[in-house]
Amino acid sequence: MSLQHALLGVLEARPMNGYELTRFFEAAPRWVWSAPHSQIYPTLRQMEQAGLIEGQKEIRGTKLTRTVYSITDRGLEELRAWTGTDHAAPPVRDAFFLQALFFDMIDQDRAASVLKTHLAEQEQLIAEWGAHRDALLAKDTDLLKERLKSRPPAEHDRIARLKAHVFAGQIAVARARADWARESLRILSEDT
Amino acid sequence: MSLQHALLGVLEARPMNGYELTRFFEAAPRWVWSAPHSQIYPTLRQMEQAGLIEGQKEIRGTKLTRTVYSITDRGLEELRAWTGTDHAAPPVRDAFFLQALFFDMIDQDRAASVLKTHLAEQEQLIAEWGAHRDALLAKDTDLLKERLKSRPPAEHDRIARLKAHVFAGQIAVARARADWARESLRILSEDT
DNA sequence: TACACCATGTAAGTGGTTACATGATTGA
DNA sequence: TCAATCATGTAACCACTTACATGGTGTA
Repeated sequence: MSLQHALLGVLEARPMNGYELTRFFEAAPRWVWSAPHSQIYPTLRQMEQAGLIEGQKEIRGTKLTRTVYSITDRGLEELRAWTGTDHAAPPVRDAFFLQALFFDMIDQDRAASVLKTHLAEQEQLIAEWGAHRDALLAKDTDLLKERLKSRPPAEHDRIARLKAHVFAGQIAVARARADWARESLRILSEDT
Repeated sequence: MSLQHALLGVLEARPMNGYELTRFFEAAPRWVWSAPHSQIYPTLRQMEQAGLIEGQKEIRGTKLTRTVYSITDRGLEELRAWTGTDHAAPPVRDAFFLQALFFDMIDQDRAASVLKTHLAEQEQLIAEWGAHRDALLAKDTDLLKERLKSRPPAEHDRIARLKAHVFAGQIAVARARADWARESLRILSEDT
């Protein structure tokens, strides 16, 4: 159900069509949820049926149509309710740590290469999320600016800080993984 | 495909039937992968067809049959190949951080309650993984003892340390999340 | 003899992946 | 006029969830 809430969360900032939302969710990282357009379009139609969002058909040029969706009051309510509810932790299922569990069965070189790739990926994420976090703190992202338009100016700082803080959380997790990978590389080579 | 490799990884220690494997994977946390029995039994049959494992039918009492699976050479090879391969990082999809992104839209009390629940869950995980890690270091888990029987004694320490280290990784991630949740609680109350 | 545990299944449904498919518009 | 981008879809497949279903065995 989370894709629906992720979509609601973006549409809360401003109305968008499927294509814009797709750019958001397909650009994989730099955010907290990802999804391909093949999942987004049907979900949007479902959500409209459920009354969470409202679609407005528009025409660009002479034939190309697009449907711009905006969040409804019911959608806002649903987003708030979901955000304020405790959800059971998802089952543990981490392919990378699973892989690492069997490092004793393979060459050190191979294991080291897997670790280095993971390390690079995590550092990439840290950099991207870091940039996004800074942009949020400076209130310098398209979406945040839109969002703040409908909030009292006195709250702008607080909102920006809260949003930025979420990315600090993702960064903290990625850093823990990166540090662990670095330590693992040390342990592997020590044993030689 | 990871469930298959998780199963191979357990069967590498010793042959087991579906029920035993289920106890392993359904007891949710305390390990790195989880799956219900409804997924495990069909997967085992698939893996047998693929030649990764071999089933041996046994009879307990007069009628109750069980199939004990053991890993084959092909299975071992597959596990080693998978373990030594770089796999693309899974798409970012973290429901908890998604929820946190919208904390500015709800009451501080509600947000704090969600954070506290998450904190408790993470601390639970840290405790369980910590216990498992200690047991591994002491070479005092059923599975590890079985596993070590087929390895040269000179390697026992190294293997135990590597396995334990994986749980240290999971703990590090959980701790990062717990610390972040604690910090978030501080930030929320500061703003009051 | 009743209860906890052993043992294994099926089936419907959901969320996500991957691939295929089509066509319009804009700007260099 | 060509390429990049805009815009939206369908369909097959896979992993996982949830619920339903059945019956045997050991022991208190």
